[in-house]
Amino acid sequence: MAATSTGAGSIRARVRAEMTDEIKTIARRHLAADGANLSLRAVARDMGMVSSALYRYFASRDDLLTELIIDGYDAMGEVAEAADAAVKDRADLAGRWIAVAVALRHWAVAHPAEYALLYGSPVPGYVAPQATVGPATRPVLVLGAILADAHASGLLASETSPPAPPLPRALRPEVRRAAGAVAAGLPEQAMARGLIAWTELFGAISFDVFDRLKNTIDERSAWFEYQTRCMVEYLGLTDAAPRGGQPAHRGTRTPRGASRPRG
Amino acid sequence: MAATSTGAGSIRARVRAEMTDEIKTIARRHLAADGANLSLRAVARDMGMVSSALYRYFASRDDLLTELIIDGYDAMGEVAEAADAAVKDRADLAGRWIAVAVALRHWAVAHPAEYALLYGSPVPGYVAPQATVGPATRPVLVLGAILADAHASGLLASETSPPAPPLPRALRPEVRRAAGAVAAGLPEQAMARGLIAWTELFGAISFDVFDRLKNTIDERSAWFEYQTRCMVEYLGLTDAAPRGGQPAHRGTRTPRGASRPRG
DNA sequence: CGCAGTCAAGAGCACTGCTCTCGGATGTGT
DNA sequence: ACACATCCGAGAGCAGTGCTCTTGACTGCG
Repeated sequence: MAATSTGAGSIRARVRAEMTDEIKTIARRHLAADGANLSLRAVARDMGMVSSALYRYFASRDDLLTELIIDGYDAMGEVAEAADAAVKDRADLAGRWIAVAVALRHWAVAHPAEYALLYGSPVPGYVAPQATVGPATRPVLVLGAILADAHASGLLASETSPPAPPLPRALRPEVRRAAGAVAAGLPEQAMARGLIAWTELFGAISFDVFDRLKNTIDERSAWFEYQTRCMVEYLGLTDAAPRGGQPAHRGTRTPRGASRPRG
Repeated sequence: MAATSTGAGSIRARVRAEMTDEIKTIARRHLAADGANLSLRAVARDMGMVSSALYRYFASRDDLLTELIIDGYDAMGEVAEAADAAVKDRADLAGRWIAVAVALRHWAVAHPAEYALLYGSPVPGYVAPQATVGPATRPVLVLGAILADAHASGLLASETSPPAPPLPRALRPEVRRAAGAVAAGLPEQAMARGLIAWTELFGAISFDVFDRLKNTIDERSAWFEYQTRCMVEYLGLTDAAPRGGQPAHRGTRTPRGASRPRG
């Protein structure tokens, strides 16, 4: 915009972008190693620079964190989308939900510090800027789309099972609005169940990543998948499995490919 | 212990205990104000002391944190136990579970920083010492007792509803062991459901405390109670209350008065 | 070629956890 | 009542942090 040097493809702009990326990469490495408290000086040392030089690229430590957070949400969103897309039978809603859940957990345990940044306790002075809310919704949208597809098939638990406790009147508008944002046309009751499953999902991932199941459950992966299957059944997605006589907890037969690493 | 000065009831010991308490109180205040990163120097300033003097009372910052964590678990445990005990109709299992859940959430939103310390992302360099595991189980035990009582009444969902997905063989010993520690005699299937409800509960509290529902659900209390009611139904605790024409989700008021309140 | 714009370095401020030493106060045993 | 052992607070100091500001060098573009 300055019309002089910093043209879009200018050399300076290119090396600057490379520097920015390298800083973020090293910062991620430090994040993974030392946990949440990221030291700018340490990052600078690793880059062979002096700490003040970093401020040419990031206005503050919080700015760096913000970019890392956005990248994290995007990574999770991408992982979720890829896992969903990898399920060939689009009508296998249980398989899709499980694949997404497993992929999200997989990413989380592989990047615990970044996950903590996204879904753990908020860092003290930091307030998430508006720029983070968009990426933050990406993983949710994937799950919402599955629910929407399930609803389109008319197979959700809320529509086939005995009704859950009725939604208090005060909640109905908000839940309806949430449904509109995430899964258009989804009835309130189904959206409520979806929110509960979403809560359970991230509760489970957090318990896993933060090691809250120590001395209780060691078979983490198996437990997580079982848990997810239970919630899938709670949502009623298993009824959607087209083939086979019995509905119920049929979701177990999800092809192993569901959890395969994204291509 | 040296047999000379520090007798159990000595004056020095008393004032020392008072100082320790005051330090912890001020530390809690700072924790609530500034978030997770607790500054020893700031605490010392507030006490009109110099930072090094604090080291007479706590070997390190982590030591202080440990004590705060233990206190926190104890506080939550106490809150949970009190909430459970306050339900006069011991047979109203749904009411008891809901009361405990609501009390836990209430404490959590009233002490967000302490809750984050207990259930949020682990603080970087800190590893929880063994002394914390005992208190940490207190809240869980309260919920486990409710499940055990429900099982004694033979009213759990796993025993009355169609079966959930079968527990993989690899998980069964661990789940059985967990059941033994928390709710003696509870069958595996019921324990699995309990673990899921527990996961959902703390997922919900964390979402609430960490403000992850911003712009989605504003009626936090109503949403939390609804959510809890759904999980109570999932557990099958509502079956303990004979549902008349009036809604079953009224859990707090259960007509069937039976067993004696325990001491 | 010269200038504008960019960048890294360095010094410095205020802050942190923590260590160590040095006096003064205090309670206890003789 | 005196002396000793203990405890406690203050202060200085070390190594580290985020961040600011100034200075000097480099460099791509007109």
